[in-house]
This record gives sequence, structure tokens and C-alpha cells, in this order.
Amino acid sequence: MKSPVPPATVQRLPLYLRALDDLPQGRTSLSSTDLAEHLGLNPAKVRKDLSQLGSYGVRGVGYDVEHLRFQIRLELGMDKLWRVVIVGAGNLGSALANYGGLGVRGFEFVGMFDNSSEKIGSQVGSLPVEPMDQLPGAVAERGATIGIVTVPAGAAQEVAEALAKAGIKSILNFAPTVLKVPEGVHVRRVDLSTELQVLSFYLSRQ
Amino acid sequence: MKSPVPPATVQRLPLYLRALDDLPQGRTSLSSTDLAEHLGLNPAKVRKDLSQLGSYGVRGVGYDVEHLRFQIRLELGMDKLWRVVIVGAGNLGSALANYGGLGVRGFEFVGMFDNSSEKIGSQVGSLPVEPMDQLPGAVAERGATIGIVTVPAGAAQEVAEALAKAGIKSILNFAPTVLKVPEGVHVRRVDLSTELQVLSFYLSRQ
DNA sequence: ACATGTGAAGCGCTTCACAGCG
DNA sequence: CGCTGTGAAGCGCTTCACATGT
Repeated sequence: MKSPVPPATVQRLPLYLRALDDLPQGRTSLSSTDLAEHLGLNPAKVRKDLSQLGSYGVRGVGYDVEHLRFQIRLELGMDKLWRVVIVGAGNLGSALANYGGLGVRGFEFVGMFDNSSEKIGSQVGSLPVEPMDQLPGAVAERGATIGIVTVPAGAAQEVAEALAKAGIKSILNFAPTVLKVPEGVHVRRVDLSTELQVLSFYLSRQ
Repeated sequence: MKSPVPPATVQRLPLYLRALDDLPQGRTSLSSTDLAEHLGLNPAKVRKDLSQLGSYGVRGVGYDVEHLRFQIRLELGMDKLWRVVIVGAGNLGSALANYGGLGVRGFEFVGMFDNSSEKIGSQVGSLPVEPMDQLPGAVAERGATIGIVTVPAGAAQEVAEALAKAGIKSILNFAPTVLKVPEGVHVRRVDLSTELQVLSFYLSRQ
């Protein structure tokens, strides 16, 4: 099974899903053009993306909202609940822990770790800050598969290795570093200073 | 002049810059292979990227660290100081305001705005939270060119329009929405739930 | 009539492979 | 000799344009 959905398409599936959720209640179908306008994309791109999941559209009509939402959620693995641990109980880690409770459905934050003795034992949102040596046990017992790294750059590589060793298969890295991880571990990077520098580039030429 | 540096290259320039900063003191030159290994890239890609800025390498030797750092900083517009306003004084906005003070050189946070009367007047890091109606004046007086949006999804479009109207030319959007902005305004999106969903996709097929 | 699904063309990025040059 | 700079090939994504299906 497991058709090879192109990475570029995978990145847009969450946008389609959100566009469907934003639709006024009672809306039962919509066209590729509707979706494209809402997201600032080309309609042909929308159709190609959606046709990667199978052919769920109806010619002359468009896509059935409920059915499409279901299929995208399935494709993204959002039919499951994913458990997430955060390493780094600083400002950013705390913000994500709180943000997550509200905004991110389908993901549950099940642990917050840090190695600073000042932070250990304190409470961040609904999570107690635990020491790093409890990470492996916690990942296994609580069934976490995703790790979020919000430690300073200097500690990130070490943390990534600890996460990988603990069995984490996907890492979201907020530290400004490129992580080296074992085969089979997925890393995505979210990098404030890189983003600002890219904006700076485009600002300085105009 | 403004040569047309490809977007894919622009996105990597900040990584090269950081790799140069990470180098042990005293290191005076390095090869495309060194850079490539540090960043997990193909050496040919590194050379092509760097050759876009002009030809600063020395055959048989490599690149001069100081010279290359200078050229990349120049290309990215990091010879200037960019002033940044944040809209949304929630957990994330506060985390960024504090983070920025420490980690992000070349950018200065000059204003924090929110429309909640509970937050207005309170202090976030070194910045007081100001009401939205002071945004236009503040942007002009303080010379801000970058806006960071950390409000809930429902308010993000409205905020983006206010920023554009105030003269902001670049927006970093942390809200889970696709913003529609006037011609000439650059937007970059940083989206936690999208990132998690992409990780979910790759987790669920393996 | 209308909107999807899709070959084919277009385009940009990546990678190769080697000429060029210190 | 070693490493850069770069044509050219390879590859994937985007866009077009229209055949297909209801």
C-alpha cells in the first residue's frame, strides 16, 4: 500500500485540512478553485495534490467536504493520537506546552524535560518538569513518538541523541542547529533566526 | 545590481553563516566539503550556492572564513539593524520577545502590541505591551520593517492588514492561517500544527 | 455545462563530472 | 595535486490544456 505521496504535497495536506475546517457549517462540497483561492494556490496544484490520495472528486461538482476531510486526516495519520515530549523548559518550551493544550488536536503533550535543577519539579502548564534521566522510561511508558527540542543550540545535538536513543522517531527542532540523527529518525527544523534573515534578504533589495 | 539569487539558496545562506560562526577560533579557511558535512548537504550544492554571491573561493584551498562571512552577511542584509514589532503578547509572543534579546543578533524588538486590556501596560521582557491603535505611530517612529504575528488564527488576517497599513514590509506569521497581504509585503509562515502533522504523516508509514 | 484527473510542457533545483586554476 | 566553478544531465514540482466523466 503506502503510495508515494510527494513531499511537496505532504506539506500542503495540513493546509487543505485546515481550510476544510474553516468552512462555514453546512457547506457540503467545494471545488479545487475554492480551495486554491482560500490558500493562495493554483487550482491545478490542488487537484494534483488531492488526486495523490485517490480520486475523491466528482466531475462537474467538486469534492465532498466530509469525505475529503476524512481522507486527508487518514493520509496524515491524524486518525491516531500522537504523544509528544518536550525537552527544554525555557520560555519557548513553556509557550508550546500551553499552546499545545489549546490549539493542536491529535497531539498530546505527555512530558516536559530539562536538566536544570532550578526548573526540575516546577510545573509548566499541566506538566511537571522532569530530569533528563527519566526521559527513556517516560518515552517508553507513555508511548511518545515525537520529541520537540527547545534547548539552546549548544545542547541540541546531545538532546537529539538522547531522544533517538529513547526510541523517538520524529523530532521538531527549534534550536538553531542542524541535527545529526540516526537513520529512520525524521527531523523538521523551525528556526526563528533563519526566518528573520530570509526576510532581511528580501527587505534589503527593494 | 541585485543579482537574482535563487530562493532555495537564500534559505540556506543563514545556515552557512551559522556554520562559519560555529567554527573554532583561528580557523582561517574551509572547503565546500567541510561546510557540506557540517550541514548535511552535498558539496556541489554548497559551491553552487556560494558562487551565486560571486566567486570568493580559492581553487585548491577553499573559502576564506572571514571574507565569506562578510559576503554572506552583506548578501542577507545583515550589515543593517532591522527593527521588529510583535503583535500578540501571549505565551508565544512573550517567549519570542525574550528569546530575541539573547539569540538573534541584527534584529531589535522595538514594540509589543496586543488588544487585550488585561495585557496592555504589562511588561514583557524589556517591552511594555501597547494597544493596537499605537501600532502605526510606533512603526513609523521606531523604524520597524518586520512584524511578527503571534495572535490566534481568528485575529491574524486583521493584524496582518494593520501591519501592512502601518508600513511593515515583512511578516513572520506564527498563526495557523494563510495570510492575504498587499503586493510587496513578504510573509513567511511558521506553523506548529502543520509541522506536527507532517511528522505524523511520516510516522504513520513505517 | 462544469469541474475533475492527467499527460505533457515548463521550470527550477540538485547532482554529476570535469575543466580551470591556484 | 586539490578544490573551486560550472555546463549538462537528472529529477521533481508546477502549470497548462484538454480529455474524461457525470
